[in-house]
Amino acid sequence: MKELAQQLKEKNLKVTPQRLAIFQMLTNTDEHPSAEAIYKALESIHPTMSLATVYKTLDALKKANLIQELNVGEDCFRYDARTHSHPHLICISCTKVVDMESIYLDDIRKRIEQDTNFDIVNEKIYFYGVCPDCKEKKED
Amino acid sequence: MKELAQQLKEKNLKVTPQRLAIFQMLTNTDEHPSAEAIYKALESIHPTMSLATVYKTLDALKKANLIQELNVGEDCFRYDARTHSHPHLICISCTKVVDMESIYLDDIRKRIEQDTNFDIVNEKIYFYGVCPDCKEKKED
DNA sequence: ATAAATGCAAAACCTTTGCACGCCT
DNA sequence: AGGCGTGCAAAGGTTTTGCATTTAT
Repeated sequence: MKELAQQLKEKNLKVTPQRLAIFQMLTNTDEHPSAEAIYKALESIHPTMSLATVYKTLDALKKANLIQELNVGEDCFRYDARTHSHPHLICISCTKVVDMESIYLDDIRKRIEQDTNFDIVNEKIYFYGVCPDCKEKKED
Repeated sequence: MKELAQQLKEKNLKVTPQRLAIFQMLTNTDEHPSAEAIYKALESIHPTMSLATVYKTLDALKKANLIQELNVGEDCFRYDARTHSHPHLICISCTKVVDMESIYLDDIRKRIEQDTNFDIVNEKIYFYGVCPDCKEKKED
């Protein structure tokens, strides 16, 4: 995997400690954290970093297509370092968000383009349900 | 189609002129208006109605499952009187939102349940692209 | 050196809430 | 009569913006 700093440079983004920390955190987690969660997670390492910087950085990374913004229906956005389009599964019990690799997305796109005559360029797909862990707990 | 007033009563919602107007407007449009748009559209007929009432009414209708709330990634919600789950197509050029009747949604659900072991109860599916009208305009 | 990023505070935005008044059943 | 709905204003929370300072290239 390409160095994170290198990826920033290629997008003409200056490499600052704050940016690296945020980008790195997002690439190393699968928890789809919110801006607030990122801010708190990095608090101990970057005590002077402000929430505004987190938002500005996320905006820069988003525009550079290095991360994507998720809107799972909560009161805030979540962020995902996987930029290729893929559906997300949200557990309505524990609110965790899980990535889904979709093999059938291309098929669906094509069918929709045929049916509607839209040129599809992107999609946001969220499935809501109960995750295996929470199902188990309820059975107890 | 069942009388709108009747539908409200069945959900134990009192029938007020404001509620009827909002519910009626939503059932008679396919434009997926925002709260603000609803407010402005009804301004001439209900000059005293406040935006807070629009929000409260939308919340009541939503909880009664008479409408659904859409989050297409704008800075505000949109509302849809079709409550059954269906994908939406958003034109990235003119921002219009179009309903999609999906025959294959059941198939997709089943496959996802098999793949992930989630119990899926709902989904939000938004496709983004260029609508036929805007494609035509660009060719001119 | 220069342009961009940071951090603080304040603003902006949509949406929600509290409360008094009025209306529906 | 009683409770729910309305409307006004104020509050709420997340996200954005302005601006001076600091930092990266």
